[in-house]
Amino acid sequence: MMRHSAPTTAPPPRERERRDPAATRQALLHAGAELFSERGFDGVPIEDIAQRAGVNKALISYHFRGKRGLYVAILQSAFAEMAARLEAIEAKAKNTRQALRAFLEAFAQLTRERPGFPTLFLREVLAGGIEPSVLPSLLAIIGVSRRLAERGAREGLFRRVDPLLLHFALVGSLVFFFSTEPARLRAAAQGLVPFAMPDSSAFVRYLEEITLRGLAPSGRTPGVAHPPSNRRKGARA
Amino acid sequence: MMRHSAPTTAPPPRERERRDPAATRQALLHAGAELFSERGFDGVPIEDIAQRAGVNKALISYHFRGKRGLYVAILQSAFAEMAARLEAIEAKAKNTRQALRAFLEAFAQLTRERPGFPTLFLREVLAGGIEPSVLPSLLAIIGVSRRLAERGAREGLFRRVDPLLLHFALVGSLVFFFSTEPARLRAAAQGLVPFAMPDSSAFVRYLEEITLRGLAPSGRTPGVAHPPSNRRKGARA
DNA sequence: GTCTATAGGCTGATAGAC
DNA sequence: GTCTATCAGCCTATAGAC
Repeated sequence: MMRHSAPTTAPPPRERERRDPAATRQALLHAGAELFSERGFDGVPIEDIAQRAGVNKALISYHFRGKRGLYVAILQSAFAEMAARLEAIEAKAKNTRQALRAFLEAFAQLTRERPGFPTLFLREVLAGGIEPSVLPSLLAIIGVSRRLAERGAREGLFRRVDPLLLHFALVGSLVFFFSTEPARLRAAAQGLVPFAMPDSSAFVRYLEEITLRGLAPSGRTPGVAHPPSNRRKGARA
Repeated sequence: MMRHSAPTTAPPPRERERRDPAATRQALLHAGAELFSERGFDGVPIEDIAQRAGVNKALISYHFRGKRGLYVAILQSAFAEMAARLEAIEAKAKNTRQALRAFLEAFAQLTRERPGFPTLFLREVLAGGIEPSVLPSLLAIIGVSRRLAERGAREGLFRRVDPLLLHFALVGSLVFFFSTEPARLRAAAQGLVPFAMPDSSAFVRYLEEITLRGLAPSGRTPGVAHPPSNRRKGARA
């Protein structure tokens, strides 16, 4: 997609199609994201990335100044995209309940589009030394869930809690669930597991429900029904 | 600890103290657990492990048939210990509320004793191809939290939910929280983060509370007070 | 059981042709 | 911008002395 430098005459005679430099970069970013998320930074030889991207491995050094540079570029784009999506959701949601639901579903959605992201995310936080260049995005993501908690308290949907607790509980279980999903599916497919694994939409619904009920102001048990339930301040204990 | 082959005469003249083979194995397991959890399997040269353990790197091959063998041995012991603890808790708890609290605190406790375990756990699940030899322990751990959900429903503390959803929500956020704690503390110490990070006991309490409230049978809002609250079967909706 | 020395494989980077 | 060829460094494993 998006090739703009095709020569006016015949298509290039090489066996593999000629591409934009931009397309090359893009292919490397994409292939790298997949492989790094599967095997971690140290587990991936640069040659494998080049091969999956369909380009020569020397191009990694040319375009990204080496393996580490490619990795950082991938991280930055992943974190930035996640932060941007969540912030967009926050701005669009009319109330906390909607914001919570959209927040949860954004994770599921992003996972569908880029299966490697949650794992990439997790691996990086695990590594301990967080890449300085992704810190702004990371703080932005934390900011969204913090404000979710604060907004919920303001609107009377939640009682007051440390917003960071909400953040870690939500994001932690989301990231864990989605980044381990491939392993679960594989294990289930091989018949290694003696029970049915929950699917992602059930999990998202569960998190939503438990958050709404778990954080409801005392004495109020909120309906979690999907119809836009008449919203009033709720009875007291 | 536990050295049984000390010679009858003078202590050995070597510069470093002579040790049991068992002590050597133990030192390697311990050093390996720390390093693998910090940097992942591929990120750790065998020499670093030997050095931290204070033994020669060739001993890794001798005792564990190579790097991979050491890694698997570490995984097995970590998973087995976790499973054993959780099962012990389950057997000892008098009711679901106690079991839940003990379950959560076991994670915090184990983290204090062996800081690398949650990360090791997470890295392994992330890798996708779960080591067959740890599968039994993994299933045992899942079994404990499954039965926690079932027991809670039986005792009227929880409403019915898919036990696996409870499992993933609890274990996911626990493992995430604890395995990222070192990174968080480091970031906070460097002043990179503009807010106070929650400590682990607050997080554990939050999870307990949100689970109790979130799963309470409809119409019942359980007190989460710590005094051993008079326990009756609980009112219905 | 432990250590030293070394072999052999693989990896990331780059010089230089195209 | 892209590719080929090459190289130096590191890493695991092991043979053999102690």
